Amino acid sequence: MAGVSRSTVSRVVNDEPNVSEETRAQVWEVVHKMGYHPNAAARSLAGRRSHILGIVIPRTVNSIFVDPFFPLLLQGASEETSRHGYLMMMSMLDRLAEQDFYHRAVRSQTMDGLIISSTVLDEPLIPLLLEEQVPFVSVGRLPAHADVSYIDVDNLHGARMAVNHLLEVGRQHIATITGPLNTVVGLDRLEGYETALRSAGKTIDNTFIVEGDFTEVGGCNAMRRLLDCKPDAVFVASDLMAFGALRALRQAGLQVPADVAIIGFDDAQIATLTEPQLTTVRQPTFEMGRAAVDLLRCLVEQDDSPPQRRILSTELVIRDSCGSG
Amino acid sequence: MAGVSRSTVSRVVNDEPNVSEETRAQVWEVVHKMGYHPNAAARSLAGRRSHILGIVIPRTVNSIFVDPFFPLLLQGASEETSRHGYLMMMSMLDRLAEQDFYHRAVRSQTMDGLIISSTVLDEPLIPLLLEEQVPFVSVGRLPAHADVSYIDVDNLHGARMAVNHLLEVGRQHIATITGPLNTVVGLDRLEGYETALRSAGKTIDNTFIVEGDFTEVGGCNAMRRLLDCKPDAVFVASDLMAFGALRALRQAGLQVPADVAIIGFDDAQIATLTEPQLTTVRQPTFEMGRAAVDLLRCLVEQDDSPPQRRILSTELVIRDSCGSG
DNA sequence: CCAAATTGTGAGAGCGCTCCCAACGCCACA
DNA sequence: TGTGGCGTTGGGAGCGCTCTCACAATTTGG
Repeated sequence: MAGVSRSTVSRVVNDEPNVSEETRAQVWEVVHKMGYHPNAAARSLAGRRSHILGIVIPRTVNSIFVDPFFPLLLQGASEETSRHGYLMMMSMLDRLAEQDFYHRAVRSQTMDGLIISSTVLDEPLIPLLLEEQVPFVSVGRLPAHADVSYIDVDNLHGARMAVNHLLEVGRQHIATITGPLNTVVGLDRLEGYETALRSAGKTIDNTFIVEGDFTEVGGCNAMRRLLDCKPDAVFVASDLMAFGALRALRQAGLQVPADVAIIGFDDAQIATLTEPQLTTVRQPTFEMGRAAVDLLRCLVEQDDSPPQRRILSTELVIRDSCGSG
Repeated sequence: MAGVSRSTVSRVVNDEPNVSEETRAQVWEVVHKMGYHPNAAARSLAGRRSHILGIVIPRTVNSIFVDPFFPLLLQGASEETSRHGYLMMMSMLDRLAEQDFYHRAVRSQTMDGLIISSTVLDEPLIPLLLEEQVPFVSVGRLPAHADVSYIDVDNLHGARMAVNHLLEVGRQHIATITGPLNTVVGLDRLEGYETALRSAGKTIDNTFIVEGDFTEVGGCNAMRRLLDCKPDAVFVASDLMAFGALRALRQAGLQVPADVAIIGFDDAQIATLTEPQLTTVRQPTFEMGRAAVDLLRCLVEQDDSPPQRRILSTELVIRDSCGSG
């Protein structure tokens, strides 16, 4: 109201049409000169949009963060978020804090939408969000719920590529260290392993399948248990576990890839720091974060938008841990 | 206004005094039954408090997150934040996004306060925040600015302990791989190294000091450069760099700790995954996150609160990479 | 050349809370 | 019985925006 008019300023600041270039420029000038900046709370209140997106990182046990997956996802999400004028709210929740968070953050409409990156099959937050009609997208598909937007990578295909590669370099006894089998991603990669073996006319031997937990120590322990079966190759469902498996093999006096070929999943930075460097399946973690934000923005900005899904592809990265056949 | 009264509800929901137990209970009952939840935006607007704290993570180059420092800090901060009814907004900024973020998030009063975890000496955000009187605390001391609240660990003492340990196990030619020397933490740890050597009556040899960048690759390269000087011990300013240094030594055919003793800093998870396991200086990263939130809450909740500082202590963790003298 | 359509602008009513102040009992004291 | 104090409650005025609408200014078409 100071420089020129009043609700016109709103139009200018929000880049709305129906303002003459002249007034527009004039308003901008005054705005800059006065150092004016719109108050976010008032904006949210009047416009029923906070321009804040939330991302929920599961925090089971301690330090999920040793695995670089979530940091990278966060980074991708964060970048895309701020590119589009949104802000990102993060919450790392344990089960206890979940209810509390849900009420404080979601029902109070602090956020316009949510990214859920819990990969657990029965994430308790999902039914609540569905019921409350809160826009959200899941990182990782949710077989239990149709009509949920999600992004995912093609875990099945990736795992199949990995096992096929092992077969191509002439390995016969291929074991696997899986992710936690209460997660979709763990299950999918296992299924890819089994599919590849069956397609090659092999039978599945359950003693060749050991469940891991996506940690280094878990991978190491799983590998130790596999040692009895004397596999000549192991498909490990994450690079961090592969790192652990490598440790177990070294301690057992076995050579990689001479005695045992190892293939990982993720193409995390750690894959290049092992000796030998890890052959692995690359998943575009950073892009997953961006894609999740993209889908969420659709949901938030047009409220009749149907659930969407986006599957990113995986890619075989050949290094030194599988030999060359 | 529905069940019983009206602005009394505000008092009840906000746990204010001067409400009889009777009405209080009655209001709560109605609130729960109706599934009422206060709107955050309206609250922020009327109460000029958003109950959102921001944390700024520097995002130089790609993937700062390979180092588990920030994830852990984030975790600590996140936990303390939600314990006190706040929400946490995260932003990973590159230099370009900084100005933009500053305007959108800070000046619009989306957040009550900020945690800055940039360790760079001349962080450009600081003067802006100071001028605007935005409450903030820094993770890592800020020698250029008095009157700024910060939390830090005793890097000087930690580094001295590390070098003293090396001296105690009988090492004579102690080199160091430093952090980036445009960061306070890099400088402080270097100063600790120098102080310890001087106290032991040794002279500082500049060829024994190589600057690293807190990455694995940086540590590896720095170690290679040190090889010419034939040190029998290296104080490495972070565990991740120590991991790299170990790789360089292995490739050079040197034994740890027989030929060269290595001591790290952080006590990150990776310190237990190397061979030999890393002797290191533990810093309580998670607690730093919590402490930062604590200080920030003081600043935010009582506006006359003077700047405070909190120094957390470090601790020597002896494993296998230094031998036993 | 006047009515109708098309722009640009301003006024006003909320958005859903918190805060301040006035009003209401009720007890205690004079 | 009168008056001051205290604990409790309700009313009202904003917080700083956006949105809808109506009105003025300008252009268009028959």
